[in-house]
Amino acid sequence: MDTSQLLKGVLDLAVLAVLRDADGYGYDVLRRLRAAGLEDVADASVYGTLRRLFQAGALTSYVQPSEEGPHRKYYGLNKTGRELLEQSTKTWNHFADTMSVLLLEKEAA
Amino acid sequence: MDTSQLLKGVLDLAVLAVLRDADGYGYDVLRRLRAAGLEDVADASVYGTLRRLFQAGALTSYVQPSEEGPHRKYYGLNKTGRELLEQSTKTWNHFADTMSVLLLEKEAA
DNA sequence: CCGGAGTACTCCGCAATGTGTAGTAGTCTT
DNA sequence: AAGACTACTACACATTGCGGAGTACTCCGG
Repeated sequence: MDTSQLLKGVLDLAVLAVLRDADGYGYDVLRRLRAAGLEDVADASVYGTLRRLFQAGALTSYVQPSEEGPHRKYYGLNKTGRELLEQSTKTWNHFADTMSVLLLEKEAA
Repeated sequence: MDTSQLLKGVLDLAVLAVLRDADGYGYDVLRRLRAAGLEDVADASVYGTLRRLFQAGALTSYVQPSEEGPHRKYYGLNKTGRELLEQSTKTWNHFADTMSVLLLEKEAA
């Protein structure tokens, strides 16, 4: 199965969710997503999503040097981002519920 | 909100689910999906998905004339289609669960 | 009898977005 | 010095849902 198509439109949401509790940089966000169960996410997708969300005004961004490698570009949620997360979560939940019902309708009384 | 991106990769599954209990033709599948809650699905998407699934060998197809309008192209699940439905349902459920957890992790103890 | 609505399908080009690959660059280990 | 891990960027590509135009059939109202 190809999960990559399932991610369409949901990766934004996943990234926002992962940044909810603490700021993070791309490579770290990638690890958090994989740890959460999205093991097939590609790194380019995460970096791209972060850039898109930043450009959409949902994220703040600041660069910090690291002693264990190259510099890190941190991202964090701002007000817009939190609102987007909240709204998208609702949309997703509604959508997922709809699909659940559709997949269950096996035995119509 | 734009639900169109959420449908990516899931419309296949939704169409298969709708055809599970009874064969159907494009226009009818569209109505069933909308009735199930997927109100924003566009007709071209459904026709396209049906063609794709048919070409992938998951559907049977036969044309039937209608007395209330143009002919209808019926589609039905074959063995491959049922297997695909089953497998895709599992993939979807797993994915949806993963997202649920991700969206809930608000209060880490 | 003609126009419009509803039914039913096809084709085409577009837009969004996740992916693979390549490239740059820093740190650390062997 | 070579290689692994970290960290990010850029580009071209594939998939797939959507909008719009076009075809065609049936039925109804004026």
